[in-house]
Order: sequence, then C-alpha cells, then structure tokens
Amino acid sequence: MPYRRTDNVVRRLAAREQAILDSATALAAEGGMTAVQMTAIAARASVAAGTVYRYFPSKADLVAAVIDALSRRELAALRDAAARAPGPLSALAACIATFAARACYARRLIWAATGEPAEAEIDPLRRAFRQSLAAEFAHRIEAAFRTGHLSEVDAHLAASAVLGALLEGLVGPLAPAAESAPAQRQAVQAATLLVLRSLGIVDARARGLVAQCALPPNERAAEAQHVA
Amino acid sequence: MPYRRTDNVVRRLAAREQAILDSATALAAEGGMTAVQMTAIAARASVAAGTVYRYFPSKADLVAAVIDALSRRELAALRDAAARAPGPLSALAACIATFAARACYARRLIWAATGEPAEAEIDPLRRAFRQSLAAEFAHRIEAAFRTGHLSEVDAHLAASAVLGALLEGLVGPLAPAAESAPAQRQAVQAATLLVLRSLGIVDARARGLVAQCALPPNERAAEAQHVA
DNA sequence: TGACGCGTTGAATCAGCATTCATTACATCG
DNA sequence: CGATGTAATGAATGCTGATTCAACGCGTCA
Repeated sequence: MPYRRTDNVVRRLAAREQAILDSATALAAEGGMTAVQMTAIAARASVAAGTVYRYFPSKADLVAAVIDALSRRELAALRDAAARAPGPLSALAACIATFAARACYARRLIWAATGEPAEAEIDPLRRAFRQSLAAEFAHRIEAAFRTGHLSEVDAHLAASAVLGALLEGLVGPLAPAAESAPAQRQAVQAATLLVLRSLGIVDARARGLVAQCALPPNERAAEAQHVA
Repeated sequence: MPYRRTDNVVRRLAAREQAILDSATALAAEGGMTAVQMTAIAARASVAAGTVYRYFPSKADLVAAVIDALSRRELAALRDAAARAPGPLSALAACIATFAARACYARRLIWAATGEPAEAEIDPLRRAFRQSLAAEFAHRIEAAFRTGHLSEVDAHLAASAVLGALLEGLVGPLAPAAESAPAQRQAVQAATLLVLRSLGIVDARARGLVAQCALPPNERAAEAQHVA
C-alpha cells in the first residue's frame, strides 16, 4: 500500500505553512520589507531555511502569499463595511473610512505591502494589491455617481488619487508617528474628509458622512486585533 | 612649484562629473531605479567603473546628488509658478497644477525618485524629496488658508494627501500610460481639480482656478524639455 | 520490527552588484 | 625632456542574501 499522510501529519504541515506565512507577515509588519529575509522567516517559524522551500518555491511566491492574504482581508473588510451602509454614498464613505482606519492600525504592514522599497521581483504583487484597492474604490465611486451624489469624475483617476492620498497621508513615512488613539482617530477622520471633498461632496455633507462612519472604540479595537 | 590644475582640466573634470550625473539620471528616467547600477552608469558616461568613485564616494552619494538636483529643479519650478500667481489661492493652484504637469512629463524619473523600490540606503533621500515637496504644498495651503479661502485643514496632513494623490493618480504604475498630449493635459487638470476640491474649494471655483493654470501648449513643451 | 518514503536540516553554493586597488596613461613643472 | 603628482582603468574582491542538496530522522506500512 502506498504511503499516505495521516490526518495528523496533514494538520501539522498546514500549521507549518501557516507559521511560515505568519512569520513573514510579522517580520514585514515589524521591520518592513528589508526584514523579510528567508533565513529570518525560517528562524522565526522555528524551521530550517531549506524547509521554507518545501512550502513556497521561492521568496517571491512567499511574499506573494503574504500580500495576497492581506489583500483578501482588507478587501473583505471594505466590502463588509460598504454592505452595512444604507446607500451608495455612505457605502463609499464607509469604504474610505474603513480603509483609512485599518491602514492606520496596520500601518507598517500596509506600507511594506504598498510603498516600501523591495526587490523588483515582487513589485507586480504590490501593484496588484494597490490595483484591487483602487478598483474597489472606483466601483463605489461609480455607484455613488450613478445616484447623482458626486461631481462628475473619472472614477479610475479619482480612485487612484484617493488611494494615494490615504496612503501618503496616513501610512507613509511623512505621516506623523501615531501618538494617542484619539489623535489617530482624528487623523483618520481628517483624511477621510479631505478625500470625500475631493470627490465633490460639499464640506457639510462630507462631515456628516465622516461622523456616521465613526465606529464605537471597542469595535475598532477588535478590528485592529484582527489586522495584527 | 606645486602641481596645479589647468582651467582646461578643471573644466573637463566638471564636465565628467556632470556626465556621470546625467548618465545616472537618464538611466533612472528610462529604466527606473533597478537600472541605476554603477557599471551601467559608468558605461553610459563612457568612463570606467572606478572613475565614478573619484567623483562620488558611493552609489548612495551619487543617487543623492541625482535626487537633490531633481528636487531643486522641481521646487524652483513650483516656487516660480506660485510667484507668478496674483494671490495665495491661485498660487496654491498654480503650485499644484505645475507639479502635476511636470510630474506627468518626467513621469518615470519622478516615480523612480519617489515611489519605486530601491536600496534601503537611499530611502532617506527619497523621503527628503517627498518631504520638501509636501512642505512646499503645506506652505501654500497655510497661506491660502490665512486669507480665508479654504476650509480648515491640518496643512501637513493635507499636503501629504495632495502629494500622494498626485503621485498615485498621475505617475504611479496605476496611472494609465500617457497617450496623447491632450489626454495627458486632461488628466493633469482632472487631478488638479480633485486635489483643490479636497482642500475645501467648491467645485465651480476650483474649476476656474484650474482653467487659469493651463499654460499655452508651447510654453509647456518648453518646460518639458527642461525637465528631461 | 525492519524497510522505505517523505519532510527536515543547515552548511555550502551561487548570483548580483558595489567597491577596491595595483597598474597604466596623462598633465604639470623645472 | 625627465621627474613627479594626478586621473583613469577594469579585473579582482567582498558582501549580502536567496537557493540548493546530500545526509538525516521520523512516520508509515507489511
């Protein structure tokens, strides 16, 4: 009878793969892309360097998996936030505010996955990540526009600009180091407001939308946990 | 009598230094940061690898010089555009539109100098470049705010967001490849409009400002030359 | 239990580039 | 024209970090 993998073994293998993935993610979140090195990843996952290659054929593939997982989590959160909203306009606002808040909490990781120096090999992955975020925004922008709530804009351009503004304003190296939680919340709201106004939503209304989006603090904390 | 450098020689040395600088800049503009390699730079400047080190102690210093020169050129252009404007609000608009237009023309170079993967060593330089651009925007935003033309905003945050929006919308990899000159001009105007609105300038007024900023085509072409 | 296959190990290998330096070519000067 | 100091050369060196692979150990099966 041919060799078969026990359930137990299958589980251990899966756990190990996850451990490697987590290790890589944690390193990225703590030290940025420069800290994502095969030996470091292996060490952190309590595994030998060669073992990593049994699970991921190359570093690029591993990083791809990390970014892919992050991408799925973030997109799901955005869609979820949008789905809870009563209409297209608040869905758009919720989407933006949610991204801003989450990006702020998982700042280093998001920056590593979108903006930081890295090998050329993995650049396409980061592009894909940005692409999907922008596409999500574009989708919401178009929906809100169709119901007549926005100035006419090129949704694609606007979505890119929104993404860039949030990333640069909140997670990039120019953004001030996160001090207190309230300060951070305020930054998130300010950024969201800017972005909503850029889409042609008048100031007063934009402020209303931002206020609506604010989640109760404990719920936000819970989300932050999940991101980390 | 001690050895002295003839004027002629001094000139040749300066020319060579400039050639090296130009070579590095051209490589960055054509192939991005990955193409900026010492041997390639040397070859393009018709010089041996070692020679580059007579002029720049390390690659980081050379890249620093490239970015510094770019930074000075761009900042000068922004200040110049602002100085021509009749008041703080149009100065702000001019500054934004000018950056947008120039970034669009020197797209690859600007992207290499601000957003693209690169060695960790030179990351601080890129940060400094972004920093000075953002500072220039912040300065104009504050001036315009003091004359009461803008919504209240955190100038620093707003400036970062503006920079991010323009970079992501116009020069980053998500931005559509530049087709025709008119298409590009339109993109520049659309991006400028978005950004002005984000600062709380109402749509109609923002459109007026954008229209004012449009330069006659030949003048823009001349500027583009200078950038390249 | 013994034979066998799969997963693991980690030191050795490989590759890409920046950087060095012994040598060569050239300028300056008496 | 030598003598001497300066600039240029480019093959060799060094470093960093991904990737490989022969030896090993553990789990599976008869």
